[in-house]
Amino acid sequence: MPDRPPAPDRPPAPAGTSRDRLLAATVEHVARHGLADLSLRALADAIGTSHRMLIYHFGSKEGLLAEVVAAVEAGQREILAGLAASDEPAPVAVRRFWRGLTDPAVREHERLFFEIVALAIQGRPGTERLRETLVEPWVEVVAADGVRRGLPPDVARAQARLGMAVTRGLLLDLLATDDLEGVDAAMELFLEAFVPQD
Amino acid sequence: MPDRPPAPDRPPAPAGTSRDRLLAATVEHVARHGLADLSLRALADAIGTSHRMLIYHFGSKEGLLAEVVAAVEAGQREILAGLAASDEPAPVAVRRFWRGLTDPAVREHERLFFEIVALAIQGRPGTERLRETLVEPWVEVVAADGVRRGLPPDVARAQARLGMAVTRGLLLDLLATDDLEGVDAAMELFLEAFVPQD
DNA sequence: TGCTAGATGTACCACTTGGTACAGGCAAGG
DNA sequence: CCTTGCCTGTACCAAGTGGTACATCTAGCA
Repeated sequence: MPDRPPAPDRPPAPAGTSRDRLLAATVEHVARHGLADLSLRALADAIGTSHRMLIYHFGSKEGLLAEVVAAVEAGQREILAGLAASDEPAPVAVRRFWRGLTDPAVREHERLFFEIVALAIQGRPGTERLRETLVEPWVEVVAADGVRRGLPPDVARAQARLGMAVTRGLLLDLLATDDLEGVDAAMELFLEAFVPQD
Repeated sequence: MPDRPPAPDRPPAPAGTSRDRLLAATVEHVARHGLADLSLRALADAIGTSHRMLIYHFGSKEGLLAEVVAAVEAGQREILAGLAASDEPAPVAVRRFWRGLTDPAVREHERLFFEIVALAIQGRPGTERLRETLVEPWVEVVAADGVRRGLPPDVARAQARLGMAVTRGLLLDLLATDDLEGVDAAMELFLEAFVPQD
């Protein structure tokens, strides 16, 4: 048996630690460098393995990207679960999230969202249900909080979606211009109008 | 004289019609297909020329991309000049712009902004002064209108920037999820809060 | 001990990439 | 006529791409 473990089927391998390590390293690398010019060899060098291993574990480049998408989605679900479980009201969470973006590392990590959207726009595999997996859950959770604060459900939904868009639009602005002050002033305006102080 | 016209200098060529045609076709192609997997050969085939011609006119792939960026910037400046000259108030313009996005062609074209931001984040040549060329002028024009309507200058600026972010954030959302209704409801909420009906 | 299955390294493949060399073509102008 | 500049097609190159073949290593278990 020369190549992949069993053969033509692909049980995601024993999901062993080796594979997981590679996937995590890949996600981090993509967050930091994007996937515009990503090649398996360059990636392998950067994360300390061989391109052979990436093919072995993930079958192909497409396969690897699909798993990166899945991993990011899983991470988002986890965050969301925590947010839904905690009794911290959404406004506080939103403000805290935004303040966190002053940390370049966090900002870098948020780039993953844009990378995945780019993949989705191209119609890459693993990105078909982006709305169901990445957008809708967020809207759901934040809207639920809005309803709890007395908003009509449809308004709460629209407001949640608007909040997402503002955050990502300003984040994009920040990534492009690196002008934290200007972007922050704009966010403050939005928060004043839509997110009650406490 | 084997390759490029004079030799090591590069006067952008006589800016002849041939070159312009290629550039325009390239911009359109990028708007439609993105530049994630763009290759000179595929591009040349798509716009009906040879990859040789692209190298001849633009020197290199980087050179071509830089000119695409410049072309989009020029287009934006033109739009802005019209907007600044007309007596149409910004709120009306913003609403009209957003309504226009129901047209998929317009939406496609707006993708150019994200493609350029992606280039900028990668630090590609021609994108260094993105803030000065693409963001600041918009903010300037819209903020000026805000001041004319009686807003304090700093508030007007922040509001203009927020408007840009909302538009682009929701546009990204729209590109990713294709859920026009949901996105539209969110935009309506923003418009109600920040953009006086008339 | 030997066997087996997952993991890994080396070498290779066909193909595509951006870029170049060179040989023209085609109009304008002397 | 012939020259001169812009333009264009063909052929090529070295480098890098994703992916494969095959040999090997290593641990767990009998």
